[in-house]
Amino acid sequence: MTEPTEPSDPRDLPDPSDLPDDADLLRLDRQICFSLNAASRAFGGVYRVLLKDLGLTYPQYLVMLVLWERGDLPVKRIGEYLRLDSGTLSPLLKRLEAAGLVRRERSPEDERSVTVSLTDEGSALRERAGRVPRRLLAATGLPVEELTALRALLDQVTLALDTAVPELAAKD
Amino acid sequence: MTEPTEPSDPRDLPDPSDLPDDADLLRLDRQICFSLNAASRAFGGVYRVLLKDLGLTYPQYLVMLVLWERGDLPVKRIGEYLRLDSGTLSPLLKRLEAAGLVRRERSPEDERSVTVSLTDEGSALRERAGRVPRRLLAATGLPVEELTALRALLDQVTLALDTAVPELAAKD
DNA sequence: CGCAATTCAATTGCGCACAACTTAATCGCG
DNA sequence: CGCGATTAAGTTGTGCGCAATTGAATTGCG
Repeated sequence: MTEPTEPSDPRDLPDPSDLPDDADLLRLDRQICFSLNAASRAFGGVYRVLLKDLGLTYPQYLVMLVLWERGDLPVKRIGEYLRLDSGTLSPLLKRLEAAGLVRRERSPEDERSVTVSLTDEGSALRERAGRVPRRLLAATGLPVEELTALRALLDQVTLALDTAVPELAAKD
Repeated sequence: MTEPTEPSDPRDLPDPSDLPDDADLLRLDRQICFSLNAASRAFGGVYRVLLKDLGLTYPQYLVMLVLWERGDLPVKRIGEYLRLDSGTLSPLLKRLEAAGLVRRERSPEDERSVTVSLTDEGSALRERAGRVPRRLLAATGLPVEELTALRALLDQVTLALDTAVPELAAKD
């Protein structure tokens, strides 16, 4: 039903005049998170199909993209590029290693660090992956400049959200 | 569908004379999937913080939103709204039931179907969730109109991708 | 120098996403 | 009516995301 008039929170909404009420915001919130969730999973579905004959999952493909572009990297750097921690990367990299696509070696100059490098097979896979982007971009049905704009908007939101998290987490 | 003849961003498309080559597409592909992935996880992070004191995860919140808005629903319908199958929903709904927020009952007129309904506690949680959307929208740093535009763009892409998947999966 | 703090990777545990399969109920065609 | 096809939910197994913890190596400060 309609919301009982909630005690407004001046901390959250100092200027209510130009904003819709809670019910409208709840609806928009639902739409935004639904849409983003759906889009993320829709991309995942397309990648799953495109990557199937490469034997890669979507996150594994992201790691391979980083290695193809940047060359050998320690786990730490890969995690920074992809915003993933070792809890996610360690088992993922083990699977890539088991598939013969990468090597993992303790760095001689810092034994804490593990350097991930491409095997010949891993490098060769790049050629076979060459058609993936074109097929993906075609599947979106959007022209390149719109996708670029979408990317920019997403990056902007991501930056704002990442900035907001510590503030939200810090208080209470 | 018609190819863009001018790149809006020379940083991304250094070759204005023709369709971008595979290397450029690979780069754009990387950016798009990185950005979408990052945005999706950034939203997840904010929701995680905002939902912490409600005791809900992000997907559980999505289910509660559907129930708050539509009332009692069979599992099937919830899955349609959220694009989730029973493999995901069954354990999730069990956890919501264990938390005392929903009931699950076999439908009398169709014993295959399970109707999910809100408990008093589940309905009451709606009030406590009232401030979540506002705080989330504020965290994005974008005005409502831009978020609405973003949502529309995401929905458009999702539709296109979902349409493309069967074709991609069918051949090759 | 010595020891505490920090850093990096790995591990553990939990929840979600999805494919493949199972079980049970319903539908519908002949 | 009967039986195969379909449908709904649940189960199993794999992989990802993340928090929390562990263990080993390095750093830095007194």
